[in-house]
Amino acid sequence: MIKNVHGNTVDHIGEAIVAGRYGVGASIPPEPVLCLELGVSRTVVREAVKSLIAKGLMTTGPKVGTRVLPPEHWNWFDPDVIMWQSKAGLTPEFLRDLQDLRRVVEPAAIRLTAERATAKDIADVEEAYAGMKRVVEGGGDYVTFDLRFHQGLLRACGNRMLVQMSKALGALLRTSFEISTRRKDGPRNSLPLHREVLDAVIAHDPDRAEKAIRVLIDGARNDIEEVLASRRRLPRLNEPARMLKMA
Amino acid sequence: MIKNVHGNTVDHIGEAIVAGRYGVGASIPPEPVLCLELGVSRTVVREAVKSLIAKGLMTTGPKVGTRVLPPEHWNWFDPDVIMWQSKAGLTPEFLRDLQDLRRVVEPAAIRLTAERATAKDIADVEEAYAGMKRVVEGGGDYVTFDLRFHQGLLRACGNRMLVQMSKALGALLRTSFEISTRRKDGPRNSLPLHREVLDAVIAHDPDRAEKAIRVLIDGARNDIEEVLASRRRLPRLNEPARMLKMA
DNA sequence: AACGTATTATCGTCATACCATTGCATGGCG
DNA sequence: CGCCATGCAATGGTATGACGATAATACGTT
Repeated sequence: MIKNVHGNTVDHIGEAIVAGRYGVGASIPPEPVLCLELGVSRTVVREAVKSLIAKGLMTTGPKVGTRVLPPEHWNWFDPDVIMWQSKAGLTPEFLRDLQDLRRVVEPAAIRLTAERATAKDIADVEEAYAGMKRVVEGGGDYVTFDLRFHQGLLRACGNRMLVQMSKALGALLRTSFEISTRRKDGPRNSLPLHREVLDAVIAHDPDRAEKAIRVLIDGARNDIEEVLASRRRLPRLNEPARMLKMA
Repeated sequence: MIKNVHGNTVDHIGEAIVAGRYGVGASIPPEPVLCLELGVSRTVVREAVKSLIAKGLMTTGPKVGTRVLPPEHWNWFDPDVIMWQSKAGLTPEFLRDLQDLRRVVEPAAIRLTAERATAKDIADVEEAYAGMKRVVEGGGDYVTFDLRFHQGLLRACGNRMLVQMSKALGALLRTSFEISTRRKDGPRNSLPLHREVLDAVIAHDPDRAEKAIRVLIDGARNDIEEVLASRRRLPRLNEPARMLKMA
């Protein structure tokens, strides 16, 4: 997990903030103290703080110190912020927000995709579907292909903003898929539902595509709510670093 | 327009990138050159670049230089990025993306708002409505209150992600409102439509609220498309600095 | 011609010094 | 007694110079 000093420092402080270790509105230790704690120079600490400011996590000022901003100021679509939140623990509110977002974004995006998808877009999704099918029959990592399927469709909608959301949704989708996959024959049952979505897109039929994807989303929502009801807090993602690749 | 050296530097480089002055994938001048051009120290340039990296605009590496990333990597929900794009010129694609986003987000958000809005949320929006009404009768800046009305409703939906989008939508809403307002009696005619939205929210009636806001959105869309059809490129926003306040 | 090595441009990190801003305390004045 | 102004001090902001690390490029060898 060694990369560069800057990245490590940003991650360290960012995780601490998102995990709430400092509390909202509180000041984090002054620069010299952070230098000591992290064993890096002031330059690195300052550049790391600048990065976090750019993501909306904090503000600074002479004498006032470096303060943590309330969560509504975070840049919640930043992949790093999402990753830190995932590492800190997927709280029920966070999952609820992401789920709302998914229900808003995916049906709308799939309509655009059905209208605008190019041959290459479809080929990518088709490949992901083939992977899912292969895994169901022969075994392997279903979730990876499931993710690729959905994100491929989102990316094909041709709208920068919606594409960006697909990155943020990655955290939810992965969690959601991992939960759904635990159910016996979950993958095998969901396969035809995915096929229907893809066929509707190929047929350039927005209404049909939207209807098909709602079936998938509602199923996933039920699975998640079931789990949320049974335990107070979801575990950390086992491999948060993957989220970077999903972007 | 004087603030601090860091902020000015970030804005300067950020604007240049979003305006496409360097071209995608191209390297921007090395740090020493930028220091000369901007008349600041290397420290400032580096911290500015770190901020831009945090917003997804660029990457750096030894010998490889500081390169501009393609627009799909930008953090399009970052208020700064939106502001720079607005200053650089609201291209048709950008407006189209924002419009798609609005049509996706606002109806969905208004449903959540109708379910969850608190007394304070409603009071805020009510105040904005009163301002709109006052302006229609007595004169003043209609757009400001219109913006406050819509953003108040978006903020009340209680979803962090959707709230964040309301900030991004600010650019579109302002442009949209400024266009609509040019029409004779535009404000006077839209007033009852706004009233209907607010009443539906107060009545906690999601269906009615969604229907009401779609009327508003469709009207705005027609206005914008009319303008887009008549000229190739919208002018810069006259006062982009306002966008910060909207957050 | 292909490969390995040396060169070098450029960012990454560190250290130090000084400037600028602002919260806070102290003291004077009404 | 309370309020306002002035000065102090803490903290981030900026500048400068040096050296390390990395990777693209050029060169020389096989």
